[in-house]
Amino acid sequence: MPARIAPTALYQEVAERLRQRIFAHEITPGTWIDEQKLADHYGISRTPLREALKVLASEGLVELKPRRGCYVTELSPRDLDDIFPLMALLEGRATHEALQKATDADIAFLAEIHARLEKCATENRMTDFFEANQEFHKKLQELADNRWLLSVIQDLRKVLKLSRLHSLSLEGRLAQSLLEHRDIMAAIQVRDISKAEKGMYDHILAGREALAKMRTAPQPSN
Amino acid sequence: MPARIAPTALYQEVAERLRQRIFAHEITPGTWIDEQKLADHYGISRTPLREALKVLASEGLVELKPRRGCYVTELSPRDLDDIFPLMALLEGRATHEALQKATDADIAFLAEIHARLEKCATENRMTDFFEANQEFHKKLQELADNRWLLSVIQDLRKVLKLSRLHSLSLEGRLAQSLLEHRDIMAAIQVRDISKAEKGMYDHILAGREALAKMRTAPQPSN
DNA sequence: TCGCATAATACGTTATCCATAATTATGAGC
DNA sequence: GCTCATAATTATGGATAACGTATTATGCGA
Repeated sequence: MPARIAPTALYQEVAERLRQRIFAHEITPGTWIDEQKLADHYGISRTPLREALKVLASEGLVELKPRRGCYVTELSPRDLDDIFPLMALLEGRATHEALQKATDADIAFLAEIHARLEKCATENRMTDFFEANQEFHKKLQELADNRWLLSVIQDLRKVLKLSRLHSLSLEGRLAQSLLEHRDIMAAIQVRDISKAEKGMYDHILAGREALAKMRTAPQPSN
Repeated sequence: MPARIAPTALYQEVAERLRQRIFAHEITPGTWIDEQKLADHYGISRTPLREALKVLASEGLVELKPRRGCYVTELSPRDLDDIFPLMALLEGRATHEALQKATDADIAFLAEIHARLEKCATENRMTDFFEANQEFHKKLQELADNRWLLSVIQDLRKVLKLSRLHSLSLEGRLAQSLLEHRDIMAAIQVRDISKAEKGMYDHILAGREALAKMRTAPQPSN
């Protein structure tokens, strides 16, 4: 008895599970997805699975090659170079729109999250820092209250998760990341929109550069 | 005997046909899509149709309400206000990246298209102007050579097509649009990236404003 | 070893059926 | 006559089996 609260369709649930497996690199980029086998594995028929794959395909997580099946998307360094500036632009814009609409209470709430960020950094609690960081960005996007902007950002964020390096990139630059966040938060507090926007833009781009630097040392796959 | 070169899947073809029908407002926003009826109409089974609908849903052209069926997306003025600045940002960025990568030959080719634009404007040939305009934007995006940026722009462009006013917006401001294009082209010719980017940004936003103004007069639906 | 015919595999699609949820119609009770 | 609960209807979401066909793998002969 699943006793689901949310009666989401099966294909959506399967899509979500696949997403998680792809993000966790349980299914590595480039690998072929056997429809029948996967359907059997989940104990479902091919129909909802195929629908789920179409959803993932439009998110860019997998690629559907006609008559040749479904493959998990592989991100090249080139793709990262293409995506990061785009993300920087979009997250910058989200910050812009968020600050336009934010009440003082909203800003206070952001400050709260930022305080947690500071605390986690001091205590060197990586996981919590990571989480608070995500929450900060998420809250900003929520304040921007632009569903189109939001969906674009979220889609690209999903794609970035294909790169296993991504989540690691923060670790090496926790201190630096904190400084950048501090700048952004300061700009937000004085409601300097363009400064906050630029701060976010630079913050995201810095993430890309950190990632580029570590590409020589920890080579994950062959 | 279709003798297709590209053996696109049926669900893709159906998706494309539906797109065209939605763009042409043959199926108006808000209307419910009867799966069985549509499948019968195209002489296909429900399976590929449902897959097609999932693709359209992730493009934002239709909305899938769980257990309640599929509805063509309705754009509110609010949505337009959300999307246009985003498009402006993205097309601006595309112009930026295009100009970074463009050879002199590429710029010459853009100039050619622009010349056609000028000519069509002088002769007041609306349809051709419209087409050349599209080609100009398309060429820029192609030069940007960033598949992620491209796909985001194209998706949003599709969504904008839901608004029947959109294509009309050019008509009323053909002269103004030409002037803006002239500015952009000039910046491109001297390779002034930031000026070209800003020119494109303003150009798109001007489209939104023109559209807002005409909303009082030609009210299409109730 | 290479080229080509054959077999195997799996995708894309059809058709049919079913359970469930949403909608509408119906009818009892006040 | 109106409200509310129940029943009938309808459509979605999913399962299953089957089939044509394009792709890939295999094997045979030259």
